[in-house]
Amino acid sequence: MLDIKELRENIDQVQSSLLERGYSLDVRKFKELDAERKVLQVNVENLQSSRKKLSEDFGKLKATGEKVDDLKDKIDHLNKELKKESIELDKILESLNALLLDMPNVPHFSSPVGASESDNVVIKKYGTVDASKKVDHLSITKQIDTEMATKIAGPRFALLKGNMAKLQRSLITLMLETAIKNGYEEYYVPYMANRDSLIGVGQLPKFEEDLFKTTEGLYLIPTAEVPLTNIFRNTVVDEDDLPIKVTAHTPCFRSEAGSYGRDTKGLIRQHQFEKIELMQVTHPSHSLDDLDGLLNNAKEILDLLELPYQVVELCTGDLGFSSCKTFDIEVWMPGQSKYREISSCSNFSDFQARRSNIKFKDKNNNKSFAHTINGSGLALGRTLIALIENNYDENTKQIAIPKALQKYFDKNLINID
RNA sequence: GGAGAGUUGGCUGAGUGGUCGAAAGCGCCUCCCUGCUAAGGAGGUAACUGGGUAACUGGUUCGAGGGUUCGAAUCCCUCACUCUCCGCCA
Repeated sequence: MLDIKELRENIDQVQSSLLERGYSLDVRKFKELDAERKVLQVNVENLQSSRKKLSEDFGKLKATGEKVDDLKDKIDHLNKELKKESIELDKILESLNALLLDMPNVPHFSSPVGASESDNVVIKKYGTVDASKKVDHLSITKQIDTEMATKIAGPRFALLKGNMAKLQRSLITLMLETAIKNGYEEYYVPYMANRDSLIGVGQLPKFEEDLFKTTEGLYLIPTAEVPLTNIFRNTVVDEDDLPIKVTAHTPCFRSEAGSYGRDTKGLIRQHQFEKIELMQVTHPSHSLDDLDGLLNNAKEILDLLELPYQVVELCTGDLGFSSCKTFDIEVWMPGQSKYREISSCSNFSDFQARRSNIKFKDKNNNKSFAHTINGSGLALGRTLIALIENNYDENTKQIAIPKALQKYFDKNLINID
């Protein structure tokens, strides 16, 4: 949510910033609504004030036993007027709020301007790509079974067995242990969340169709960002405690509505996948630096796994709804001969904090909205693909396990039968 | 699932229709007193928000929402959460 005061004062500037990310703000509508709001609100508050005074008089008259009929008529009349005006005001406030909830975050001035994915900027490449490797993970091992999963649940699900299930589990441990080492506190969280929680992070009301909803009205979480961020909803933290770093491993559920035909084979795009999420509540003056730190925490995993990757900065047109600045980490996937997103690290500035009411207080007890940042560290399914495809030796039919992972997997090779 | 109790300011906790944004205590802040400290004394101390350049001035908020009433922390209804007992269960 954007600051309504900022909108009142600098609406043209906000409009042009939002245009950079492809959102056209209806300035006239906003100005009209806010002007109406002002008139109605002042009016309603004046009426409330009069009623308060008259009701007090009423009490006094009654106490002295005088006649109150005339005064009652007067108050009744006033109440009628008040009710009418209040309803009008509520309507305007609701429209104003709906407009505010619909507006995406303003891109940070440092985000590269661009219209789409193709304008994203590659910041740096790491590791060496072995272009001779081209084998797809599904053809390497039968222990990733999407057909069996289709029987059980449907398309866009997967079943891992034996070594693959264990490999994923060891990756989870490696990632969580690394996060903990880097100062994140581990959480176990609900995998379902209520509406308020999803509005808080910016997922609702706009992107309902991307979510799975239960018959009880709860939503399956599309990312651990939802529960982790909502830990802090409606709270005030101490400035001295910032940044607060939290992490969780959860499954993520996404309907993938609108992605029919895309990435239909293998683990790349699933209704359910595992992810380790890194999340921080940070000071507004440090959130950019902290985002760099968080990005490094995610990169560290790829370094530990010795996988080739690149860091890409998203252009304004490709930014997520709540984000003002995002770096994607893309890992090399031999099966596709492409870099694919494996982590997305974003700064939400105070956008989520406003929606979720997350504040910090300074020494003088002054409260301000905090900043929130988060990123994957990492998405498990895609890590599994990258690991298998990059480390598979066609001649020996073996997958090499990187050194850092051996501690958790307790083998240095997987033999494919 | 059944029965009962509760939800008030940073905390504890009073408050059953108007003088209640709310007693008292604790905590915190300022000042006084005492050589320092402790003790003691006086005063202050909720949040959110509108209008206004400002001084200032209005509104809302006692778990949430609705209702009764001229007027609701207080009465009624619905919901959420917490606690106790019973049942069930990993």
